[in-house]
Order: sequence, then C-alpha cells, then structure tokens
Amino acid sequence: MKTGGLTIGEVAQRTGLATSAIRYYEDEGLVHPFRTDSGQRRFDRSDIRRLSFVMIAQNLGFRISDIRNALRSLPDHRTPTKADWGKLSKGFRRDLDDRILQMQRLRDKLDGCIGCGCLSLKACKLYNPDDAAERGGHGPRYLLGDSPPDTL
Amino acid sequence: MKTGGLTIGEVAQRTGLATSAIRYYEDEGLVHPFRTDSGQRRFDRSDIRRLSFVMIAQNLGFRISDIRNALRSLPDHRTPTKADWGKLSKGFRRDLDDRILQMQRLRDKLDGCIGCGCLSLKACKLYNPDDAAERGGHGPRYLLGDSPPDTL
DNA sequence: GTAATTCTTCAAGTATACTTTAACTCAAGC
DNA sequence: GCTTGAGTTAAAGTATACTTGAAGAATTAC
Repeated sequence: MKTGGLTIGEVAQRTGLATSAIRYYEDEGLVHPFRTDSGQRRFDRSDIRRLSFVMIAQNLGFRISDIRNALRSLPDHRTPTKADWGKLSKGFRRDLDDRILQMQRLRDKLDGCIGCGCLSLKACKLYNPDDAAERGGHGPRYLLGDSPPDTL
Repeated sequence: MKTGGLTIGEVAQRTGLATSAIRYYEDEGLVHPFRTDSGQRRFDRSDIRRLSFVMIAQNLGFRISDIRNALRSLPDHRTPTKADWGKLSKGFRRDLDDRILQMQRLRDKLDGCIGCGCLSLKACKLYNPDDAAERGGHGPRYLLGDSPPDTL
C-alpha cells in the first residue's frame, strides 16, 4: 500500500540522512509526513527538498529552531511553489549575508588585533554585546571589551 | 598571597566569562593557570588574551578541539610573543577564509537552487561529500547529491 | 505461507559545552 | 580572630542534535 508517498527509507536513501534523523526532524516540526492506514510515514517528493534545505542550513550553523522558523514560510501540506521557495530563500539569504559580513569584519579585525598580538578588545571593538546576543549563548556572556588595553 | 597572578574571579570579570566556564576551559586544556601553595588558580595576564581568542573562535563556530589545536602554537608557560600570536593568527585566518569562501559559494548556489525552487542537488552540486566531512558531523552523513533532478 | 526486511514507538545513550549544587577550604576585611 | 566572600573539587544537571536498542507490527520477496 504505497499509494503516493515515499517511505522513510526511500527518503533516507535520497537525502543521505539516517531514518532516525528524519523521525527526529518530524518531532521537531521540520517535516510533516502523512500516515498510511497502518501508521507508516509517507513523504511527499517535496519533503526531500525540505530536508535538503534543513541539511544545508544545519551545515551552515543554523539551529533547528532557526530552520523551523525559516520553513514556516512554506506550506505544510501543499507542495511548495516556486514562489514559496523564493520567499524562504530571500529570508535565508539575508541571514547568510549577515553571517558572511560578520565573519569578514572579524577576520579583518583579527588581522589588526590578533595579528599584532594586542587583542585589546576595548580599543579594537572586535566584539560588541550585540554580536554575542545574536548567537544566543546560554548565559549572559557579554564577551569581550571591559578591560583597557593595558590590562592585556 | 596574590604574588603575581590574577584570581579566577578577576579573569572572569575581565573576560565576561563565568568562573565555571574558565575552569572547564582549563580541564579542556585551553588555559594552564598555575597554583598557589593552597591550591588556588592564578592566571597570567596573557591568559586573558588566550581566553579572548577562545571566545572569538567559539563565536565563529569553532569547536573546543579546534581551538585547543590552534592554541598549540602558543607557548604554555611563557607569555606569548608577538611572533607567537602572529603564527596562530595565520592558521586561524586560513580557516576563517575557508569558511567565508564556503559560505559565499553556498550562498551563490542557493540563489540558483533554492531561489529557483529546483534544489536538485546532483545537478547543482551545491554540496559535495568533502564539505560534509569537513564539519565532521556525528554519523557518516554524505549530505546531498545522490538523487537525479527529477526525483526532487 | 513464511521468512526477511522495513517500519513503528519509546526510552535510554552519546557528544559538546557548559552550569548548578554540595560540602568544604582559603583569604580578606573589620 | 572571626565572619564573609571567594576559591576548590566532584558529581549531577541542561540544552541541542541526534543514535541506539528493544520489542513488536507491517510489508515485501520468494
């Protein structure tokens, strides 16, 4: 009774994900497979695209909550249109651009700070609290920048 | 008996790290404070620089093992010289450049793949096994790219 | 029809990066 | 000199992202 959908094994093969990971992603609300009468999952072809996106975003360091959020712009039980994906892509690109910019900025600062051995961050402003907040670490770590250059 | 070193609390204040994090970093071999006769940690001023580096690298997504590895180029019980830091910086910069490049490449691909809604990764070669291996996920996930375009 | 796969759920385990708690010692201020 | 704040260890707890294992049901292959 495989009328219409892909089994979890087929999706695993096509994406390279473990079946356990796919089940986990369902638990986390990243995919919404339907069920056969006997309770087995059946996936839409478009779910492969969804999961591909998940893997790409994961690889770039985005967390599952971020990804779930991005995927909200896609319809849950309808095959996403080109326009749906375009919308998601736009938001994702913005995040990516931000990250790239941040990294480049840091790299350039590092040339000046670590490169010269000073690493005196108040002077360098290598970091500011906003950067820290973005990544959302566990504690309220304000990272660097409260000691004058001569303390380093 | 505070002859010479900073206490863990002072280091915590200057870096913004929790004392528990600093102790954890010592366990992980990222800093090597000496001890007073009574067993309390005393840090070198240069350890603040070390810890700053740890925080920066962490923020950029590097793992502690990577960071420990990078810090190997610094001397453990001597204040690092400008040359020491320069050496570390060079290796770090290379990694950073790699990451930035990878992200830019992916971003550009995304414009073509997700943007158009195809996301057919074999055709796009958005990902290849090498990229996956780099990040070193838990399982042997080869990510994307074994399904022909029409399966998506 | 039956044996081998593949699927199911649920609970527990793993790795990373820490924090929290408990019980205790040390150091500093008054 | 004694209280208080800061430091110490060891073990357990937390969050994220999964994997592994057990026991059973469904599907497929012959």
